[in-house]
Parts: sequence; C-alpha cells; structure tokens
Amino acid sequence: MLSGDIPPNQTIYIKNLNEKVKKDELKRSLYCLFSQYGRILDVIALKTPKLRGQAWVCFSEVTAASNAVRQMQNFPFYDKPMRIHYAKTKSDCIAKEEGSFVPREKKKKQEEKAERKRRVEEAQQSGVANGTHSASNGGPTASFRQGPGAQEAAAPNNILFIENLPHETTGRMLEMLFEQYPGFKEVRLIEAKPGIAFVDFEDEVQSSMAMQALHGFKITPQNPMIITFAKK
DNA sequence: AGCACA
Repeated sequence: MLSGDIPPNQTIYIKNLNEKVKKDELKRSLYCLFSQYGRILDVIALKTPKLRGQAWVCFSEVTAASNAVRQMQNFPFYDKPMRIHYAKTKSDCIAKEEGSFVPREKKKKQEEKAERKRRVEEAQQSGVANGTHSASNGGPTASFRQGPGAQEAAAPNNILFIENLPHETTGRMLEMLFEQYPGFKEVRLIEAKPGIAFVDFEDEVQSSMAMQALHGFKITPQNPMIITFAKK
C-alpha cells in the first residue's frame, strides 16, 4: 500500500524533513505547501531529539489528507524528499472538533503503547464504516467531494497557471503581485487567450508559496484569481 | 529511523 499499513487519518505524518530549518519557518512552509489540499486545522513540529525532522499536518477532511499523501509523496522540500504517511493516531485538534478530546494525563511508556494500539483500532473501524479509505489504495482515483466542481489538484509544478483574470490585466500588474515571492522568474500572458497567464518560479516549493498567498486575490471584485499548478 | 499535541 502506498501509505504503509496505516489506515487513513485526517492527519498526515511527514518525516525526512530537513532538520536545519527552524521550527516556525517549517510550520509556516508546511502550512503553505499543504493548504492547497484543503483546510488545515493545525501543524505540529517539535525539535526534540526524538521528534525533529518530523511533522504532523491536520486536515479538516480525510480526502484532503489522502490527496496530500499521494501527491506530495517524495516532494523535494528544503532539499529533502518528504516521506508522508497517515498519522497513527487522532490529533488532539481533530478530537477537539469532534468534542471527543480528553486531556491526557502523564503516562508511563507501557500505557502509552496500549493507548496507541487502541486508537489505531478505532481509526480502522471508523475508516471502514465511513468507506473513507477508498483513495488510499493507489488504484484509479475516485472522485473527491470537497465541494462543488472540485477537481483533483494537479501535481506540484514550478509553473503556476492563473485563471479568471480581468482581460485588462497587464504583465506588469501580475509581476507586481508575484515578484514579492522568492524564486519568482517571469509572468507569461497568453495573447491568444485573455484572462489566463503562466507564472514561472525557480522551484515547486516557491511556486507553492506564491500560490497559497495569492490564490483568490481579487484584481477586481469580480475576478478572484484561480491559481493551480500548470499541467506538466 | 524516529508518531505528538509546549
């Protein structure tokens, strides 16, 4: 299985992260990078000896997590390919949303282990009951229901595809918006097709950041920019 | 490699 033996979870567990990047920067970058897949409730990263190089990203939808696990698998992030799985247990922020959160008291190693096992079983149960793990088998992609007209996110690309621009948009206008993000290279308006543009960045991480920041930006009130990764 | 909630 693509995601290992772990049943689907709203939270993804990421490892092989670059341990040199500072915790806050890491969290912000992960937030930017993964918010293309859905609403993020929390990002957790600790720099303790046991937990550095790892992080958890909690989504409001399992489908978002599933897409993220597949699409961002091995994505080069701060020069290291991310290894992504579902988290083994339910995140506190998720439990809080469900109202099932009980603050854990300090436990000994032994009890922790039993606790984890129990929670994994719970997750398995609910996963089967909801049929939410259909997208995790690496087979043909099912349709995702994350809103009307939602389509599967394109694979990360250093080139962004911009739609819904007012026809009066100039290259200079777009430059002013995009050049404030690191790695910006150039804007390309398509003469033959007004309303769309391509914007090139040095790499996929940088394009992701700009996408996250500017998606939905309104050049006019009627024209929220639609930004996706360009098709390869 | 390492599954937490500072």
